[in-house]
Amino acid sequence: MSAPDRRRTRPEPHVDAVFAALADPTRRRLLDQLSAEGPLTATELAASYPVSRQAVVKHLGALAAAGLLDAERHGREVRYGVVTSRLGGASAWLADVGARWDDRLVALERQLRPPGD
Amino acid sequence: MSAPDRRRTRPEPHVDAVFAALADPTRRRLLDQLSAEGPLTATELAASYPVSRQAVVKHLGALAAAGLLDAERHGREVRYGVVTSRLGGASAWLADVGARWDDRLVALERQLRPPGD
DNA sequence: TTGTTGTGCAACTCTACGGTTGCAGATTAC
DNA sequence: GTAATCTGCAACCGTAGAGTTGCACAACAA
Repeated sequence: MSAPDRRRTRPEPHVDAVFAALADPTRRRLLDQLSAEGPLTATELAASYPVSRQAVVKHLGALAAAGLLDAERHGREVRYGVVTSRLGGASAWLADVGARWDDRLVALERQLRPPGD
Repeated sequence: MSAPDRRRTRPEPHVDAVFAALADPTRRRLLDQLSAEGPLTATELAASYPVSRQAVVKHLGALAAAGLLDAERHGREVRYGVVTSRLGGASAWLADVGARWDDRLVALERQLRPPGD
C-alpha cells in the first residue's frame, strides 16, 4: 500500500531521557537560566529557587543524566553548563511526528478526492 | 553588557502541558502510532499495548488535555487524531534554549579572544 | 425487545519522584 | 594548624500519577 516510507527517527534511547528530564518545570527553568547566564553552581542556582540546594542538585543530576548538562569541577565547586546536542533529538522526534501526520493528511485528502478530478 | 536581545518565546503556558504529556513513553508511543496509522479508538489502540483499555483512555485524555489530540465522536465510538500545532510550541522552546546557549558561546569566545586579534 | 459491544466513571493500590533534613568529606581562607 | 564553606550521600516523607478492577450507561445488531 502507498504508505509513506519516511524513515523513522526511532531508536533514540536518549529521547526518552530528554523528555523525562524536560517534563519538570523547575528543570526547564534551570535549563533556561543556564542558557541565559552561563555555567553556575548548584549553590548559586538554588538562591533563585524556592527549594533547597539539595533539590536543585537532584534536578541538575537528572538533567546531566539526560545529557543536557555537563558538570565541570573547579576546586571545590562544580559548574553546570548546557549541552545542546541532545535537544536536537527531542526536536527531531517532534518534527517527525508532525511530518508523518502531515503525510497522512495529504494521503487522506488525495483518497477523498474523486478519482476523475 | 552586550546581551543578545533575542526575544524570548516565553509565556507559552501550553508548553508546560505538552512536555508533561510527552514525558511518558506510552503516550509518545500512542502519538507515534496515531501519527502513522491515523485516527483510532481507545479500544483499538489498547490491543497494541500491554496495559488495560482504561489506562490507554487516561493517556489519551492527558494528550487531549495538552491539545495534542482531538477526540471525534461517531455514534458510540470515539476516534482520537493527532493535532500537530502544539508540537510547534515545544519545538520552539527547544530551539530557543539551544540558540541562546549558542549566543553565549559566541559571546564567550569573543571575550576570550585577545582584543588585538 | 433483548443481547452485545464500546465508552465513561469511581474507587483503590502501588510506585516513582520532588522535596526535605542531617551529616560527613573536601577544599579554601585565615 | 583551625575555621568556614561548598559538595555529596543517605534516610525519610508526601503526593501525583500510572495502573488496576468493577460496574453503569449508551448505542448498535438481531
